[in-house]
Amino acid sequence: MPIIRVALNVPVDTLFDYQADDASERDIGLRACVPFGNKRVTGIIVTVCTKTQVPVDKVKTAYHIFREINPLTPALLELFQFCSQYYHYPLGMITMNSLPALLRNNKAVKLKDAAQTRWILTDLGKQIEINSIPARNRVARRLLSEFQIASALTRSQIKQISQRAIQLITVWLQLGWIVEMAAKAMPQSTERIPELTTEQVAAVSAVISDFAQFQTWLLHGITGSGKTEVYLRLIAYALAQDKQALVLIPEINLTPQLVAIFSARFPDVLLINLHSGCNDSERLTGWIRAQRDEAKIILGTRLAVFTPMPNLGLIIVDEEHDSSFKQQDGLRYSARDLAIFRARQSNIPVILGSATPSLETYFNATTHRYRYLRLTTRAVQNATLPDILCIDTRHHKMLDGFTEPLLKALEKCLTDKHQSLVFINRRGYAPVLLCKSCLWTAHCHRCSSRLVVHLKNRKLSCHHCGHQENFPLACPKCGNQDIVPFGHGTQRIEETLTTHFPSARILRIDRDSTRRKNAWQEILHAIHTQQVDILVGTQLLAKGHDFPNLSLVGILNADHSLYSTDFRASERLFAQLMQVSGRAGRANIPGQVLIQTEFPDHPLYHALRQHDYTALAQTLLAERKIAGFPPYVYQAILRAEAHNLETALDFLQQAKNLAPPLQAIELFDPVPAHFLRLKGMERAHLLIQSRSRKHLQSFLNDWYPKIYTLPHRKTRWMLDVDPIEP
DNA sequence: AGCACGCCGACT
DNA sequence: GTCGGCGTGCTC
Repeated sequence: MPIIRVALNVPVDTLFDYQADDASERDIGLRACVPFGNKRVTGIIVTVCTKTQVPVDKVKTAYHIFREINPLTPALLELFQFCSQYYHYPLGMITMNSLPALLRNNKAVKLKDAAQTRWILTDLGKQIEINSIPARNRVARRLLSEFQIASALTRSQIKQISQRAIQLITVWLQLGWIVEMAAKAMPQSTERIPELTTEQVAAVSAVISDFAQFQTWLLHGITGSGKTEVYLRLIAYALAQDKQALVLIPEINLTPQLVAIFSARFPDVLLINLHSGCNDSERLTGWIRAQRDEAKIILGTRLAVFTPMPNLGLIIVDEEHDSSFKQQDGLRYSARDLAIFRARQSNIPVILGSATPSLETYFNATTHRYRYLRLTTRAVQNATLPDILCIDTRHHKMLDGFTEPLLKALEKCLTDKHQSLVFINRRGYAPVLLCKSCLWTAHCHRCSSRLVVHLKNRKLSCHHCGHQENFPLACPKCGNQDIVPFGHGTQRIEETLTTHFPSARILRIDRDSTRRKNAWQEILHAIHTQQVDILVGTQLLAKGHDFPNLSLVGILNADHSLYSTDFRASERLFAQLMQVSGRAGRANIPGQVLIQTEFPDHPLYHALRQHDYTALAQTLLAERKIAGFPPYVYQAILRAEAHNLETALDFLQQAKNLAPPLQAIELFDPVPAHFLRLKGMERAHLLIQSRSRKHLQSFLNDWYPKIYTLPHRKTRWMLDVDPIEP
């Protein structure tokens, strides 16, 4: 009598056994609908066997096995298995959460037609100018520009622009602007393929010469050195061998640009974009196309690392240092590390690309666990690296957050009709509301954070939990009415700049100004068409965008990360500043970066001025070696949260008492979290570390089940393996 | 996660 | 007397 063992979406790390008369080995990896408690749920069949340990009277019979889509491959199931035991998280939850939502239901899915219709511009359509469409007809304008960028568009791509855009297709077909693309007559890429620099050639050929086996490559290329072009060549090589390519990118607004670049280069290949904005059916369709090897390029954020790709030939992790590759709740996985696992499984190359590699990756590259590829020159002709200078704020008076040299430089930029960017990593008007007489400051009652002043809606707002409250009229502590915003945020900087440069067109870019749908697109358009003189923004601005007319970057107030308790803070600050600096002086304009700081002699700014990643990396690595921090040790953190700190600490202490004998393991004492309160919960940590990953894993394997037996009254707890946040 | 079972406080 | 609070434990 066949028994199926099913992974279900429940928070216990067990498989559930069911009788299934019609099951065979071939059903491993398929979905099964089964009775569970008094409900009906769907899971994935992990094993088919004849015996079960479960008492006979408990074993129920499965309702149904879904066979309409292909089973998950053993390799993918093995990835989930690895994830489960490495991150100590229930297999069923990993498996089910990796699937598109429509596959988690107790329903069969309907498949759409495999060959999807695509439309392209006709010769007539290519002559239409965007300005000939009335500006208020925004959907039509966007549709046309998408056609101009991507050449061929599918129904789902068009729907992403707007629900109304699809109606324009009928109209435009009649006007003869577009035609349905014949399945065979695929458009040839009309794009001029750029010449490669010597370094790019070297990188591409190194990877290609070793393409048939597993290898992790670090592609370390300064901003503007043309990493994307290297990716494109490697993808072309994979495609030529009829292989699939997986491209992982951070969670940012970069996707549209990348999709445009990729589909322009490979117009005859099906590219799937898995991002957070996808609806359920788009996600399902993309997933199935990848699984059937119809989609050849999968572009997506961290979750995409779980996409079934039977014919995978290449993985690229762009901006590999970006912390959004690590999930910070639930299954705390690192998509970058899992990408490497998948590459090893499939025996294929994986490329980690970055201008500022994470120290872990850099360390692995210099110790030859990864192969190291460098791009040290900018690919654009004549473009040079920007001059980076520090302005010592101990010697220059500050006026509303600005020193005089920075204001002068901004003014010069204005007269030269170049764009400039002012970078400050704080949104809102001011980060603090302060009582001048008793020094009271406004705090969030749910988090251990200060409330940020937002002047526009006259509210105080918590950037951690979203809580908002009205301005107090007087200090709640001493009754004094002299309470003032203190410090600078993007809104206040914008205000200051407006008074200083009344004629300048200033645009603020932060989470508040880009929240609206399509806001980001409109902002980029405004920047590219020279409708903006000065940009004010947070790190949102820093990443990956090309601003060809930008020649000055001013950085305000970055010092607080220099002496942070988080040992990763300076690594992150450096990456961020390198990225913002990289915005200056692309195309043919020389760039200048001015940093206002109290510590111009700090090694971080030294390295930055020299554009010398290696110098800083080596300094930081030396510090970490002495201090015994990663990458010289491997860490895990047991995290606990409860309504009060005592409960959380008490739980961790009990867990510590249960620890099995330590073998090459350091087990620290429970401590309150750096950011103690969050959303009304108080949190505490227990750090575990070891020089050996193996020892750490086997310790956790012994320890985890014991913690599980603890009465976790009123405490939520979780294990974070390879944490990146303290 | 849900959901049932179970054992103590304020109510028609 | 019971309605319901949420602590504990189970789901093949």
